[in-house]
Amino acid sequence: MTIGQVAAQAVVHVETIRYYQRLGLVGEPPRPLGGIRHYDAKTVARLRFIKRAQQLGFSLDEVRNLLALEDGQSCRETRVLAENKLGVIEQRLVDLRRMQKLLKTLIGECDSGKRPRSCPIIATLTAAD
Amino acid sequence: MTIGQVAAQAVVHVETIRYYQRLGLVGEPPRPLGGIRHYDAKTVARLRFIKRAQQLGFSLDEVRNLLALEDGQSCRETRVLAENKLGVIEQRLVDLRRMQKLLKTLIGECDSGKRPRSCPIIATLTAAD
DNA sequence: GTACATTCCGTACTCCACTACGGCGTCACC
DNA sequence: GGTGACGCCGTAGTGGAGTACGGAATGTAC
Repeated sequence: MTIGQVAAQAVVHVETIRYYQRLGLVGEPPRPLGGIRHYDAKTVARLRFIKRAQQLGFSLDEVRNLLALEDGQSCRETRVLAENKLGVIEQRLVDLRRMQKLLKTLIGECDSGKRPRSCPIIATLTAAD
Repeated sequence: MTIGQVAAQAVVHVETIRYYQRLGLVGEPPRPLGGIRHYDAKTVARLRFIKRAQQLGFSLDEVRNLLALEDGQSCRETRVLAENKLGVIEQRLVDLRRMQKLLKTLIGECDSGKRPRSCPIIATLTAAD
C-alpha cells in the first residue's frame, strides 16, 4: 500500500502519518530505490490504535508508551507501565460512569417534566469527589 | 472568597479562572466598588466540574454545552444535548473497557511468564472495531 | 510520451488550552 | 504609613497535535 491508501483505510490524513513517523510512533519502511515506500496492514492497525487511544484521552506521548508494551521485549518494565495505565483507565471509567448516570438522571427528569428550576448537576458531580 | 482562594480550592491557577471567565465558562461576580471581586463555593464546584469533564476528554466548547444543561431553562433543547453527550460517553466506556481488558490480559501474561515474543495487543484492539 | 495524480520533503502556519509577564491598584498587618 | 502579598488587566508566548503549502520527483492512464 502507498501512504495515501494507508491514510484512507485508517481515516487519517497523509500528513498525519508523516507526522507520526517523525515522532517515531509508526515506523518508516525502507524506501525501495529512490522511490515510493509501501506499507503493510500493520501500519493501518497501528494508526487505528493510536486514534482510539487518543479518543480515550491519551496523549501521543502516552500512546508511545502503550505501543512500547507491544514493541518491547522486556516484560518486567513494561508491566509497570501497563499497571499504571490500567489505574488511569479505571479511574477514568469511574468518572465516566458518574457522568453517564448524571446525564441519565437529567434526561429522565426532563422526560417526566418534573425537573426543578435548577437541577443539581454541578452539585452532584462535585459532591462525589 | 478571593480568586486566589477559589483557585487553591479548585486546584487550578488564577490565570486559568480568568481565562475561563473570558470564555464565559464561569461568571464574573460584579466587583464591588473599584476593587476585588469575591466568589462563592459554586464557582469552585463549577471549576471542578470543568476539570473533570476535561479529563474525560471533553473540549472546553463541549464543557460549555454541558454547563448549559445546568444553566439553561429550556428542557427540550438541552435534552437533545444531553442525549448526544450520553451517546459519546457510552461509546467511550466501551472503548475504555476494551482497553482495560487488554491491559489486564497483558499483565496476566506477564505474570505467568508465558507472554509470547510479540503479544497481539494491536491486533486485538483493532480487530474489535 | 505526456498529462495528471501521488509521494516526498521541509518549513511554516493554525487551533486549543493554557501560562507568563509587566504594570498598576488595593488590602492587611506591623 | 509603608511594604509586601495578592488582585486586576491586557498582551504575548508555549506546547501539543496537527494542517497547509510549495516545489521536486515519481507513477499511472490514456
